[in-house]
Amino acid sequence: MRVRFAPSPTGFLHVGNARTAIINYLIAKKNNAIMILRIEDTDRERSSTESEQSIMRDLAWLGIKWDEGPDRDGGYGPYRQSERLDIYRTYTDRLLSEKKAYYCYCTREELEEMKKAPDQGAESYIYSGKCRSLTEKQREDFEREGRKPTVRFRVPDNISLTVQDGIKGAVQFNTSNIGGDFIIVRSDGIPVFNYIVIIDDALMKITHVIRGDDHLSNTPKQILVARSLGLPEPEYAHHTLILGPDRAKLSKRHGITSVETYRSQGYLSEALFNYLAMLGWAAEGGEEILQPEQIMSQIDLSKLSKNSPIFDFQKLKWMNGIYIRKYELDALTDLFIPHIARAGYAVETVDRRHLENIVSILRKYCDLLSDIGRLIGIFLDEICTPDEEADSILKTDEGIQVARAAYQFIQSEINETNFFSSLITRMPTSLKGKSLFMPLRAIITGRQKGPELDQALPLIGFDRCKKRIEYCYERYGKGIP
RNA sequence: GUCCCCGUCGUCUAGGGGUCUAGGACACCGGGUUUUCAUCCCGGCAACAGGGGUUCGAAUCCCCUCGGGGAUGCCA
Repeated sequence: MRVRFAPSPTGFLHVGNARTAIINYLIAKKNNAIMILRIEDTDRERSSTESEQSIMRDLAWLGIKWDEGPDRDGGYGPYRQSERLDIYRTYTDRLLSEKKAYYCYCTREELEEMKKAPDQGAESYIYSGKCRSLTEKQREDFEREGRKPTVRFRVPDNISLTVQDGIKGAVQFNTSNIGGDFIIVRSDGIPVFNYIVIIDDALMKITHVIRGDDHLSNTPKQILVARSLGLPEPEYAHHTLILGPDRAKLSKRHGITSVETYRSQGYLSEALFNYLAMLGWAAEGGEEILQPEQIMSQIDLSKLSKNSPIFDFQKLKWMNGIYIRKYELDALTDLFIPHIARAGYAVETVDRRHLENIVSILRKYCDLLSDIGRLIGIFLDEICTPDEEADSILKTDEGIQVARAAYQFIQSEINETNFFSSLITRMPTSLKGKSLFMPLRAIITGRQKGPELDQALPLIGFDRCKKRIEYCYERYGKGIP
């Protein structure tokens, strides 16, 4: 068994494509098969090597490993369509000489005109077949005019075709309504996707084509090409496309669609992989969080839902939080580091052990790695300027009282080794419970919400606590006696 | 328009003629733990698109309607 993921390098890796890649990868691994990465870059205008590289990087980040591809020769290369033009040419010559394809000299403008013809509903236009049987003379005349022809595939009339689809089941088509003779080679000599995809699949010995169902209606065209060339037909499985909340194909306006952005926003590859891999079906026991191996053992093309899922950003976020909480601490700390740095902290100067302790507390508050940026100040800032909530509590009588008590206390009676337990248990004030704790929290952390004080205090350290207490004393505790 | 695919809680889904007063998860709401918040635990709300068949019996099978998506490119 050989499968392939065949992106066109016209931009970043979209989560929808990532899902296709993941499904291919999982099915391949499950069956001990070969997975091929093929770059479909025949759209010269839009393809770029940067895009190709970013797609490969994103796939690797997701943990998808391909066995053959532009960077890994497996004997079936080249793996970029732009490097296979000679191969396609021989097939085109054959189709042409066998009259299964023909040159079409209609210009784009003429085609546009034909579409406007009154008897054609604009949307129901089918190429008339005008150039189907040009005489040698007519051809020469067009050539003399300097027209560059396209090559069209001659679609036979009224033949019914059944695609045996691994997800959709048997899907029937009739050649009379697949849109007429389609172009297989552009006027600049570059062949188009619908034509060469089947050649590559055959030459690369692809046995199973697993792709989005936006390709389903193209499949009969590809099968027609295969048959006229005597090429083998792979088995097909067309999965549904991911939709946005408005049920339109997922796009940028719905939210983040690029894998790269998910990464930079602090999503873990494991979580994105898990979410995307489980979209469209469910594990037998209903589990949601699964290792790739577990998904692999349970996933099956026939289990994939036939209706299109709506991308649930909230659920992905929830899943990411789950992964952050269960991740191995050492590795998680590494993942957090760039996000801490990005928030403006000299994280490299922080003692590793200390950092891990901080992470082990803050991870509970993070759904995204980037969430740590607005929390870690509690531990690393010298002063935590009270936010609005903290400010209002510190302005109350209780707040003022606590600020004073803490100030007196830290000036004399406590030191670095006992401060955290003392601060909590032996504060010289009659206040207790919430009325003691909330102001104290506000003084130390500058906010009313956050980690448990008895855990946070030792990590914040005596010096910082002292500074923060002094700061709040100056700001709230002084003044009116 | 035409062709193709698809309709179970708001969302992802389980279910494949009786075991369905339709199960799980996210979200939401309530409660517990946490002297805060988050985490964690417990509970609740919430769906078979509509209409016809078939059948003793339909969420499950068939048809129609409606709704959604895709294709219809010298894009992939």
